[in-house]
Amino acid sequence: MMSGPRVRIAPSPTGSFHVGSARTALFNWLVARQQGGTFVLRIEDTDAERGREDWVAGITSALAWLGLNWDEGPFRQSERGERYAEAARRLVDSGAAYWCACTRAQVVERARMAAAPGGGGGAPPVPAGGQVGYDQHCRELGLSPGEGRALRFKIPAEGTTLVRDLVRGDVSFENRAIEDFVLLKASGAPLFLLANVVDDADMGISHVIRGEDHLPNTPKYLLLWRALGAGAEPVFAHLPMLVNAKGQKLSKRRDPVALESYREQGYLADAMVNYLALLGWGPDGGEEVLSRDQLVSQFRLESVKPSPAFFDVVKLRHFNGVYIRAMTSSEFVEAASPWLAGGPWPPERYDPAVFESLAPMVRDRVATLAEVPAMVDFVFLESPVIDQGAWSKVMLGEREMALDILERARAAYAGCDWEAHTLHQVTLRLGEEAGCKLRKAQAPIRVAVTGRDVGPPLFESLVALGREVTLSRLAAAAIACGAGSGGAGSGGAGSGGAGSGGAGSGGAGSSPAGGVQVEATPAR
RNA sequence: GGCCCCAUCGUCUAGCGGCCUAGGACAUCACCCUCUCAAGGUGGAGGCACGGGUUCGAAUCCCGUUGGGGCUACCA
Repeated sequence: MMSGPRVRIAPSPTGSFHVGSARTALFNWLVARQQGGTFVLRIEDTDAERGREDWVAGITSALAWLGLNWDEGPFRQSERGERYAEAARRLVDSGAAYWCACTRAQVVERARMAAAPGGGGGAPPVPAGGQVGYDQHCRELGLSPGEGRALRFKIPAEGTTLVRDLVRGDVSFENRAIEDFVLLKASGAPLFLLANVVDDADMGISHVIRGEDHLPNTPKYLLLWRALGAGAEPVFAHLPMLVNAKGQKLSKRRDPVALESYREQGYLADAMVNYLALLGWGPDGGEEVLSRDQLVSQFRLESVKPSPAFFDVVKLRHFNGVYIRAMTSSEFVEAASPWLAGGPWPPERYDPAVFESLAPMVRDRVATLAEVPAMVDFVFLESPVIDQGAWSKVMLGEREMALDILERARAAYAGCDWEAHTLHQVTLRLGEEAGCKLRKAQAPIRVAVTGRDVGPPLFESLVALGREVTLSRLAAAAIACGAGSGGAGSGGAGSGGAGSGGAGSGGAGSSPAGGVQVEATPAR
């Protein structure tokens, strides 16, 4: 009875979930979903020293966030010690493994002696320049198990081991270049390969889809698999590494690889999944923006490219913007709510209804959810955060004009209908009277009211803000501008907030791209 | 050092012997649209690492060179 492929993601809980692991998980998941297979989650926590419980939770929550649901597991290697011990016994009994009493120091020392001028020929399997492989010292000693003795796998002295890989084709390895690796530590604890192979065999894994860094392990995997008599061998697919701008494998130490941090920066799971799918694989048609269903139906393991792929946050960001813009207004409001809850304004000043009125316009202007607060902070802060660059350019660069516009706006806005279309018309007219186009006329008003020269459409913003606050901010800006100094700091540019009496702490907001802001509130 | 992998615009890729004066996407530049910023539209610049073969014909096949990367633990 044939059933679909059985694949797995087998992360080790030694740190936050890595984007590379996410990509591997995704490719496995796609294969499973596409062919009615089974996606197994296995936690490789054999190393008690390093494993941490939080990291396990991090793995499951990351997969859940991405929507890569698993069908079986999570299995824990730490709970399967019996299986590894049993496999080890069989290997000893069949002569496929032997006990070794060598310490690392002894192995290194012997290698040094052998390398020395006088130390003649008998070349160990992996002679060495810098790195030292095991010299098979205990291989034929017939040692019995005991204190300080590790169990090693006996690699065949002759022949080659062929790895058939869906991505790379056939790759062959000379057996004599493979060292007798350790299966069981002296403590009795199983090591990666033993646990990995035993589990894959026990769990009936049919396709081993993992990072290319595992390719050199594969001949050992195969030899072990055969020694265990595990049956039909799995098919391999070694995915290209995800690299940084310098072409190096993404590393926890030097690169931003924590999936969680992308989530916190306001990247969407769907966008991440879509982008990740494009690393090492390309869709048939030209269209790169693909839904999960489309990815599932179009993905082909056979067409994965073998060369490394640069994890480009800039392109990820573009995809994120596409996915954000594709949301309905209410979806956007919901998705943005965590970022709004943590906005730079006092919680009591936040009004969801006001945000909703601006939501569609904000949604079309951000590429990540983390950019949302800076788009609307002016409405919820008592006084706007003044962007110095914008202030100098608009208010100081053309002071006469700015003061004129501000004055005219105060007068015109005092009596007109407080509605976007009307404000648009009124501002257009006031600009004409001042001798400038709307483009020019809206600038000082925008900076006076929002503190910035970028943001949602002005007139809708004014409506959201309300007439009173708008008028007082225009007045305050006129004073600050007339006083001649920069908007912030001196002059009381931010005496705005007519509404609430309490001088809320208008905490410093997150910065929009390219501008130094100064908190406009005179005192805290 | 040894073993292994990789090589098309800056980046991700399409291309699997002639359809290629190499296509798309991101980024970039210009213009258009426009109340700012985005988004959108139009256009531009930009690539087959190098050298040998094989072939009537090579980005595509083979070999070499160079360059990059991975592994080389009683980590995973």
